[in-house]
Amino acid sequence: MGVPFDPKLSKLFRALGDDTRLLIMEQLRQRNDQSLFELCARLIEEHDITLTRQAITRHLNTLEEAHLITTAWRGRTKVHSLTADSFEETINPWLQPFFKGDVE
Amino acid sequence: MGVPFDPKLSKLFRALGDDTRLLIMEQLRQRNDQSLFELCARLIEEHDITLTRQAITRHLNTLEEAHLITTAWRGRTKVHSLTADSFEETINPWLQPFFKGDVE
DNA sequence: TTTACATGCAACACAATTGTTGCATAAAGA
DNA sequence: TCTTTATGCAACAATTGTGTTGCATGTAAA
Repeated sequence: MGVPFDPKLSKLFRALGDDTRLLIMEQLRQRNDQSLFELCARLIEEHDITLTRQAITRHLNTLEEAHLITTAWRGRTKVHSLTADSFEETINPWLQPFFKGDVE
Repeated sequence: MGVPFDPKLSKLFRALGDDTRLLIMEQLRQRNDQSLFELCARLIEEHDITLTRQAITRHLNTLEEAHLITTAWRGRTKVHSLTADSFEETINPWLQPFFKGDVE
C-alpha cells in the first residue's frame, strides 16, 4: 500500500498550481507580514500582474486554506506570512521516497 | 524580482493537485513500467478508486504533460514510468529557498 | 461625526477540469 | 478472417476555478 494517504497534500499542491499564487509565495518568502495592498502593489510593479484587489484576496484565501500562509491582524490591516514549517511537514515527507528512488 | 520564473512549475504542481493522480504517482513509485490496465486494476483493488479506463488515461496524460511520467510502447501496450529526475530538476530548486528560510 | 482607508462578501460570467458514453484504430491470436 | 485485447479520441454534462463589479463592514483619523 505504501504511505497512508494525506488528503491535505493534494489541496496543498493544487494551491501551488497557479502562477499568481507562486508569485505571492515568492513575495512572502522575500518579506513576511505584508498587507493585501502591499502585495498588490509589488505584484503589479515587479511582475506586471494586473488583478483587482478582490482577486488577490481569493488567491490569499486559497493559500491560507492550504496552510501555506498564515494571517494576523495589525490594527486595521491584515498581514500575511509564510507558514514556517508547512513544507517540512507536508511536502518533504511525501517527496523523500521519490528522491531515494528505491522500489522497495 | 527574485527567481526567474519557470512557467512549468505551476503546471507541475497543478498535476500533483489531485488525489487520483497522487495515487498513480504512488503506484508508479512502487513499480515502474505499468500499463494502463495494470494501473486501473491496482487503483481499484488497493484504493477503491472506481473510475473508467478513459478517466485514468486523462490523468496519465496530465501527468505526462507535466513531465512527471514518461511512456513507452512495448508491443501493443503502453507502459508508464516515473520521470526519474523530474523532482530534482524542478520542484527541488524551487523548494530549497523556502527550506533555508533566509530573508535575504 | 464625518471621511478615508482596509478588508470582506455575494452575484455574475467565463474558462478550465473531471468524468461519462460511444465509437474508432490497430495489433495479436484462433 | 474474425475475435479479442489495448488504447485513442470526440462529444457531452456537471463541477470547480478565476476574475470582475458592486456593496457592506469596521476602524482610524480629522
